[in-house]
Amino acid sequence: MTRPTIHDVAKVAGLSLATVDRVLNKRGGVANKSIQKVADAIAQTGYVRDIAAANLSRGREYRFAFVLPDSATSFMGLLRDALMAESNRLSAQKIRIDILTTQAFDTASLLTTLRTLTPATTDGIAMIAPETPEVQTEIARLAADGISVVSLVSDLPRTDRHAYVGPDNVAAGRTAATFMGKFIRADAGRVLVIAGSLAARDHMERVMGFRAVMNSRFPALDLLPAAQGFDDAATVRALVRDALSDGPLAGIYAVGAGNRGVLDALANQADRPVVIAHELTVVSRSALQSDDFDLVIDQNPTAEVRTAISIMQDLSDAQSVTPTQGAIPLNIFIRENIT
Amino acid sequence: MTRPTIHDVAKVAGLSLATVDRVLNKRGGVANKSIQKVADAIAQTGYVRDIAAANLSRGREYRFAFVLPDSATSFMGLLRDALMAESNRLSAQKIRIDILTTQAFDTASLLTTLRTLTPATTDGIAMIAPETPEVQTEIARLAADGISVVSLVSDLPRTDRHAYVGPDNVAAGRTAATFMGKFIRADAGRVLVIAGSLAARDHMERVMGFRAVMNSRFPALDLLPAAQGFDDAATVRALVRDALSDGPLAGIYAVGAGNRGVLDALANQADRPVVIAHELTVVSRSALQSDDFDLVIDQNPTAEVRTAISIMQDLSDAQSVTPTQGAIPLNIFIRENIT
DNA sequence: ATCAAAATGATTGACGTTCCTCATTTTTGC
DNA sequence: GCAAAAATGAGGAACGTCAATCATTTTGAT
Repeated sequence: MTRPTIHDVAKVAGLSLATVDRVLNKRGGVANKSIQKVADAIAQTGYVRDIAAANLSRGREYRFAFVLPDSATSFMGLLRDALMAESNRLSAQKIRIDILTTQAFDTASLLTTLRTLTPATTDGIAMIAPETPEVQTEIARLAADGISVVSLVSDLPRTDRHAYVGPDNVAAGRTAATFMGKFIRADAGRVLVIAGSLAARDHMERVMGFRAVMNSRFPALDLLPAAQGFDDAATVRALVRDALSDGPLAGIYAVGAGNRGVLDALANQADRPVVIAHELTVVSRSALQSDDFDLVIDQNPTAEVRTAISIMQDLSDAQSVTPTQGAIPLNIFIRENIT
Repeated sequence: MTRPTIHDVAKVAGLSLATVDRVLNKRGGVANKSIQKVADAIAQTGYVRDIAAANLSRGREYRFAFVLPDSATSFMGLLRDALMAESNRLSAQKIRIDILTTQAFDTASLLTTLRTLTPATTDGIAMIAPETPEVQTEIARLAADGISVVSLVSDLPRTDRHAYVGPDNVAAGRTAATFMGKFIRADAGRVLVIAGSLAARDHMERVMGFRAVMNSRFPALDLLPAAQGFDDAATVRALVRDALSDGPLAGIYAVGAGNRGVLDALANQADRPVVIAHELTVVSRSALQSDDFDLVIDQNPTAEVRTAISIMQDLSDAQSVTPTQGAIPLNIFIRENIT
């Protein structure tokens, strides 16, 4: 009736506790047939390792670092908040989190930070970064040193990173396009797309997905070339005003940050375009509520943080990690379902 | 550098381990000033109880029951699957789950099941049930016996249940209505709403939310009186065919199960209505993919199961539970973001 | 058959907490 | 100031696992 322990496994396997332990913790020096016996005994008894006891005994601590750009965007703020909020729960699980801040859009600063990380102080890192060659080599170094590397929000597929935690950004763009096409009631019209930076992989992917669906399913709409707002409200405002000066807009897809700029540019417009933005922040939430935005596609920062940590933990325990584990769902918000 | 333990707390407080333990576990027989000393010492050292060690020592097991209707709907199947999938993770945490099945739409069967539950075998239950007076009194009995009671999917606000885990169903209806109104391109048209049963609180709430938004924001659309499909595909099919015989439909909101019926009734229709359904199941997923449904509002069964369990755990540990803890987000799926 | 190497056994202390018991000290009421 | 009650101290076993050490047995090569 009670849960089987290693003692039971040892008994069933007809081996000593020591040998079972050697197998379980891969200490080596065990005959193959004994390994098999243990495997059979585990299957037979239904033994599951008591993680609480194991961790207690190990006294192990996980030390993870999050490397985030020092961007003023609220999304980064939310990520940081989520990280803080988790910290209590985490300390109870002996997980220590360092938040390392780098200057946004500055690869040199990022590299300096990454170079400080060694296996002596860090078991794993989660990072938001662009995919430059220098970053690539530094990630290779980290991975070679045995540090688990997880890319966050924006993937780095051409590096040695072990996993990606974030949304499918192409799907996000496609989703945005579908709603855009269905929400626009006119038969024709111009649609403006504003990315933060097209050098950022996540933004680029969203733009690609958006364009693909717009072209194939809503060819009557006129998709303007993607502009770059550098996550800055003033720049974004200027871009929207500029586009408006050429005539009315049927839709705006705000891929990156700087949503306040969209709001400002559209203030007092009679027949505002359909607006679809990313990330549920203070600004976008209130814009939904006031009916200034139509829809927001969000990636839940808390989910992102939790997933990243649990994946880093799995990696540190040398457990296998499947790519789908890091997938963060796209949450779609309109005025009626804001949480 | 290392985490403080009760030993450290005892040292700082100038008390023995035994006394600190008495305070921590409320065993009584401790002078007030000592309690204060311990509190101060905890604050000073930043002590956090090591739950792993505590549970290990206690050898405590949580025994929870899920009471689910024996409905053939895929959503119940998904819930059950989620429960099974969690079972490994759970057994490692010494959480034991019983799944108790009751006959759908049969209060007597439900009551028989509930009456078998005693504190001797069960620490908490999560249930999907209608809010009848008998159920009400039985829940009162369970709560009085010290069993934690959580309502799942459909709330039971007028009972002694300790928490509700599930989506905001009124918001779900409002959300459905918003998309319905925006997706329908015609200026007028008839909209059919099919609930499973209007006696089920969740369905009722969705219908209410839907109606409210349709009336206020899309008054040009003609909302037909809500029909009951009893979660049965054949019944649903008949209802849709019936409505179609009176003329074309602009939209269908399928509140409950039986989506295959909608699909069947619409097969080979030239200009199909906008279809919005609930729960991402095999049927609705493929209907999205084949462009037969426009949008699906989902409540993630895995999230629901996990939340319910963690809330029952908190309740068992006599921790306070805030109502928002049980909120399950509404996930919105279209063809482009199916996971 | 011999010897080294490989495999296994036996045992122990530790991790941080809970839950006991029994002894000792302090406080309280009169 | 005394007895009774209350509070505290001291200590130990247990939970299931890990991580050692040292002793013993089995295996394989020659």
